[in-house]
Amino acid sequence: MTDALPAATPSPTARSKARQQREQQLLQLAQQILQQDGFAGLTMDRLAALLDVSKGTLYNHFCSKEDVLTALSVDSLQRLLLRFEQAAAFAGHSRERALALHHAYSDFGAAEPTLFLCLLSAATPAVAEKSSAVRLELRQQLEAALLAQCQAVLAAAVADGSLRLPAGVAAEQYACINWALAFGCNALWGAQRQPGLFAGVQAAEVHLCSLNLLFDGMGWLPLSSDWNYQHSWQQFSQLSFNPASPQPAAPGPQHAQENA
Amino acid sequence: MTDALPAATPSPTARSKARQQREQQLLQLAQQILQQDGFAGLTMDRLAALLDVSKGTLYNHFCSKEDVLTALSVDSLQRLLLRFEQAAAFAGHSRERALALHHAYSDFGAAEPTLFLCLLSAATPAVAEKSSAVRLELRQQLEAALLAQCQAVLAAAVADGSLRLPAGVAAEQYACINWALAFGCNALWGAQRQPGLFAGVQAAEVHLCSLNLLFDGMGWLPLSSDWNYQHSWQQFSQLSFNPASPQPAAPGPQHAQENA
DNA sequence: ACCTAAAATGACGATCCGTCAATAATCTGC
DNA sequence: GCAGATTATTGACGGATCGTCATTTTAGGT
Repeated sequence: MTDALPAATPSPTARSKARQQREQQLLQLAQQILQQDGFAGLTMDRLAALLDVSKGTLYNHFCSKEDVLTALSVDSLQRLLLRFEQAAAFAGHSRERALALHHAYSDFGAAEPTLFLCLLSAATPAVAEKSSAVRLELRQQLEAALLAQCQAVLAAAVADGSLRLPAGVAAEQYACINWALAFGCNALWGAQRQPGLFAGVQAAEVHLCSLNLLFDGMGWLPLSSDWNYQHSWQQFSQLSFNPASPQPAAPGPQHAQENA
Repeated sequence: MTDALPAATPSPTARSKARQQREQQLLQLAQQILQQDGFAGLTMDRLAALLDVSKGTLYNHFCSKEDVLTALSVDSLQRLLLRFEQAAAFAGHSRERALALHHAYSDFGAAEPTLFLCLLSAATPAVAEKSSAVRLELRQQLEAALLAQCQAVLAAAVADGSLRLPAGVAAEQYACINWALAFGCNALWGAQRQPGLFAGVQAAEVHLCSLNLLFDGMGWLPLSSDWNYQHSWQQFSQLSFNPASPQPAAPGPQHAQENA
């Protein structure tokens, strides 16, 4: 797909600031349309009209309609990263911090179902095929950053002796497993399928249960028989993400590597 | 969405037989288009032209373009169910049979990446929103049947004493956890994201590893320290699904694809 | 051989995407 | 301040595709 982002601006002039501000408005509005009228209700004309902007201006920000979805997914990942950073700083032992990461993910899916669906949709080839290369790369970088947070917790656990890796298994593999399980849980209990399948199965309950099983299988100390992780989980909910600073700085568009 | 399926025909007359046959042709062709030209290449006009059929006829089978995707996902689930039934009949202990189910899922994703992506896409609201209610219900029934297979294996394991459920935990919850992990693994290592994230991490390796951890965490005997599950996994690959009869219920003249 | 109900046709209206030449706004150097 | 240059904005337009419907064709029943 062609590139709609006109070269990452190195010096944040007033112009590019206004640009970013408008882009944030557009994304916020797009999200609003999505959760009001569903995916079918999101059209470029409507998005433009709602912000009193011409359609051509839209295409200065996004190279296609699908690019808007990818942009929303990037925005979601940025918010998720903030939550992850906060969760990784939880004052507790390593297994609790890992649990805190999972909680952050799960809580995000519950708090922002629309954005989580964007995350899913943006992984669909129909969307990725028509998104700008720069944005796709940005998404990948954010995913890598998130995964790095997971690996950091694992590495700390290995370092302090509460987790032992079997021979021939890297921390990266464990991180992948965690990611897959979390992704699966959130996708299956996301906003979608209100009635269907898995009805009568409490999401949070199963989520914590599955993590206890997995971590016990890893031999991650303290085992679930020796620690009340349900209590930890509830703690996370209480001191849950405080949305005081939704956009802490927005320090430039990550300087996205000058398109190739 | 309105209903495009004109009342389930109770008596399979020649007419309804021809109908189903044509529908199979359409689905097969749609799949072919998908894997050749991606999701963007699938248009109703093109699908109609490729089978020398008018567009109106298409809409006798599918109520929308998205309905075609849902139909493909239903077809995928039917194939998956066949694999599950075969896997559940594996001659081994219960934990091996559970592993066989996971292998069937994983192998299907690897063998039919296009169909697996359909499964993902059809779960997207943009698709579900515009699919026929009958087909959506059919999909849900198939999912329920698949989940029932998982629960059956779990129940058998509990019955023969190789698995003990903690107090207050139903077999259904364990089935959900399995499903979530399998879904996550397959989605993250599906056809998508060739380069990105998780590169350098072998899919099958991680998949088996994660299952060993999870099942060990469940205390499902024999533990991975007492049994060579890698060997079991390879066995599944060998006697893997034999595609001798792709459409078992295809009576009458073969009449396969006349058009090129 | 005729009648009737179901299926197929393909032209048509409508929607929406993405573009582009013309216009307006903003910045820069003097 | 001002003139020229650079960048952003506009909105009408072409093109593609979706889904419909009145009409025609086919096939089962007697």
